[in-house]
Amino acid sequence: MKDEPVRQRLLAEATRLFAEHGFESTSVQEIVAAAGVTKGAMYHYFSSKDDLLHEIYMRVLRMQMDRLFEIADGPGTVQERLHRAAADVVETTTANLDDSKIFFRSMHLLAPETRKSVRAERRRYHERFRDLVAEGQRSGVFSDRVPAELVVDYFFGSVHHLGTWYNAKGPLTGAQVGKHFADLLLASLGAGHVDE
Amino acid sequence: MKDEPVRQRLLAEATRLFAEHGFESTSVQEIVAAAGVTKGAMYHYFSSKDDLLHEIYMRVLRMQMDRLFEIADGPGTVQERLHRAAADVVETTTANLDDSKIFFRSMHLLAPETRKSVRAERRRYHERFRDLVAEGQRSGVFSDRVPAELVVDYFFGSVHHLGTWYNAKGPLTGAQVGKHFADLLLASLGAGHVDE
Amino acid sequence: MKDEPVRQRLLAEATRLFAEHGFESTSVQEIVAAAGVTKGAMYHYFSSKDDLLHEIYMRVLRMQMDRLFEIADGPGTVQERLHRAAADVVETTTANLDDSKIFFRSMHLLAPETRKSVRAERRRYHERFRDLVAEGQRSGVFSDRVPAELVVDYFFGSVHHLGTWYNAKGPLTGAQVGKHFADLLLASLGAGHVDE
Amino acid sequence: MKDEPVRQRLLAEATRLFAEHGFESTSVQEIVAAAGVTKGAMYHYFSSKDDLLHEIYMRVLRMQMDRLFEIADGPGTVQERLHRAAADVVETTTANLDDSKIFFRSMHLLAPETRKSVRAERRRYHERFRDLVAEGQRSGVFSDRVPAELVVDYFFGSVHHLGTWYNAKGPLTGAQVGKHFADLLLASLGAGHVDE
DNA sequence: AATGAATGAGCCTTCATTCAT
DNA sequence: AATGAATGAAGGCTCATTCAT
Repeated sequence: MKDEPVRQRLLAEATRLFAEHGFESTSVQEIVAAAGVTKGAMYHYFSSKDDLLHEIYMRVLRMQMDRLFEIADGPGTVQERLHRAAADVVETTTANLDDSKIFFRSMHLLAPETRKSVRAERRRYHERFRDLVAEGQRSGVFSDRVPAELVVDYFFGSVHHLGTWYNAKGPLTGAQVGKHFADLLLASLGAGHVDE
Repeated sequence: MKDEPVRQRLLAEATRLFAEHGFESTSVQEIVAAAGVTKGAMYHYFSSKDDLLHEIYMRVLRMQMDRLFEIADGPGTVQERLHRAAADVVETTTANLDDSKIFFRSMHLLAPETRKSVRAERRRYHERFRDLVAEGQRSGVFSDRVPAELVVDYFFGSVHHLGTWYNAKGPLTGAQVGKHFADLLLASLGAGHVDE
Repeated sequence: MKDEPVRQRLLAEATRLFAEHGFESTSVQEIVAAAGVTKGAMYHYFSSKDDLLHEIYMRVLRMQMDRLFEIADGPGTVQERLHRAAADVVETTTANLDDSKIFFRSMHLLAPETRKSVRAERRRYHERFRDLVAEGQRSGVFSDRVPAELVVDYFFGSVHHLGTWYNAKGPLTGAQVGKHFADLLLASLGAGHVDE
Repeated sequence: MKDEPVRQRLLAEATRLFAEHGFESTSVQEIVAAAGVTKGAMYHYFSSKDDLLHEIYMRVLRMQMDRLFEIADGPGTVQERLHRAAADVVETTTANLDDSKIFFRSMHLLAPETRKSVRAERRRYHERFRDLVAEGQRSGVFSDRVPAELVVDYFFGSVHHLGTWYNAKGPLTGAQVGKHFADLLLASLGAGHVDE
């Protein structure tokens, strides 16, 4: 770890500490101590403590967007693509649980402008997912009894809360939880079982 | 509002402010100013800022427990009771959205001991709900493809995240969202439509 | 103890607590709790926390003055009277160790005026004792190599510090320490042994 | 004074103020104002207000120990060494009267652990001094009518109370008081006059 | 004689940030 | 690229005291 560039180390330690104690309960001093550098070094790479948080958000957003668009625009029936996207976001979330904990716990701490841009990005993500649901509803393979919009809020609530209970050392792998959650989603849309 | 006893006013204002800016970003000074008293008054009724948070948690827990047990132990088929309990927790949550925002965002700020007791209480709640699902699975009216435990985590993730998107001034009432969420839950368990 | 009048109980508990934790580290709340009453009661009998301290000083001064004058003006040779006065102040001090601890540790906390009056009273005490020494020096039974003034400061330093080491449960009674101290004083003045 | 390093200036001003008003009546604000820096600077060098007090104690202990051991283990008859040690501690005390005032007035404010270590060090000091007295008693040059232990408590009481009456601007120098006190001590032990 | 809610000033401490080096 | 001394604002909390009852 001592070989990693300082910037990466700072980001990694900040992520770990923010997830563990929360952004506000983590002091810059603790972060630089964990990374084995001094404050000056941190302020050389990041303009502020908020900037650190901002970078973490950007990293998460970028990755999630990339994966969703690749799957949603990829091959397969709409059932297959929705199942795959749902399972994937769950697995990715369990693999980066610290990011997830921070994401939904610290939104209110972002600078207003940053928060706005994060929300906009998040909105795009949400809409792409919703479009997948709507596509299936239009084509009749999904029930449209519940609005697509609400279905997505329903599903992502479940995903976002993985951080509060999922444990990598528990009985289920992230992939298993992903499959189950995707099954539940598809079932709630009245779709037959999808084999992935 | 000036008529309410000081203690209630403090609790109400603290709840509002914690939900809006987060616990750590809300100063005691802001709370007492909003309640129209001085710091000394607050420390007369509460032993610390943490105590204020603790009281909010207790209030939420008490109410949710009461409602769930009343419904779960009440009359009706298991489908009806699960649907009713699910819809009710959603409606209650939308009606006390500030409490909900605080609950899942500030757990890590509670004193270790308090956190433990909150978790234990929360666990009892979770288990009662899970037993309802398991009851239906055993009697064959619910699919048991997904473990009851996981179904409950899945559903409550959705409930807990209402705070991030639900808006009382939006197009849907809390009762409507409750019905939709309960429908989705029952559908994902393969249960036929339940009329409530 | 519950029978003692409230005023006495407050004074007794305050003395004990001031001696144990210091005046400034003892809160009015602690005192009234120890005495089993509420703040209002304390402010009924004493005008302030300072007043409590002031009363303790007055009580000590009164007692010490009475005893010294009675002995110094009493019968016996000057050696006998000095020995008796010295042994007595030591014994009295060990018997009221809390008072002594407070006396020399909290002088700087008295209101300027009170401090002045305590100092004046203390001065009278000191002078009566010094006169006893000087009387012996003039009559030749005591060495006058060291000024009487300094001898008294020397001796009372020893007395005042009993509070830092004397322990009622230790091997020596207050009377024994008193005899030893008086012996040392007389010896340092070159006086032969005095049997008391 | 502006040239002295900040740390030294803080320690010097704290010593002066603690001696004058007492530890608890001196605010950190007063200390930093007197030293011409801000609070942050103080907390850069000291971990707390208590730490400041602790440092003062350590400084005093170190100096007194060094001096006593040098004299006690040095050349000369036991009378000469005891007289020299006694006179020296008096002179050192008058030269650092603020330290002395703080020492015996604030012991009860030290953290329990610190207090314990200060007491232990103080005990070592006391014992070295007592051994000097005992040495003279064994060899017959000092009277053993009063236990060595008690003689030391007697003498150090006098020393410790210099802070309550000695005034550098008064008629006697510290060295003069030292000689008188040493004379009184030796005389009370029945030793003939020692010329130093 | 005694209560207890409420005040208001002050205290110790933390912390993100800056800046000369 | 990095240090570490220093700042200044703010924060949570304590406490002696008052006052209506």
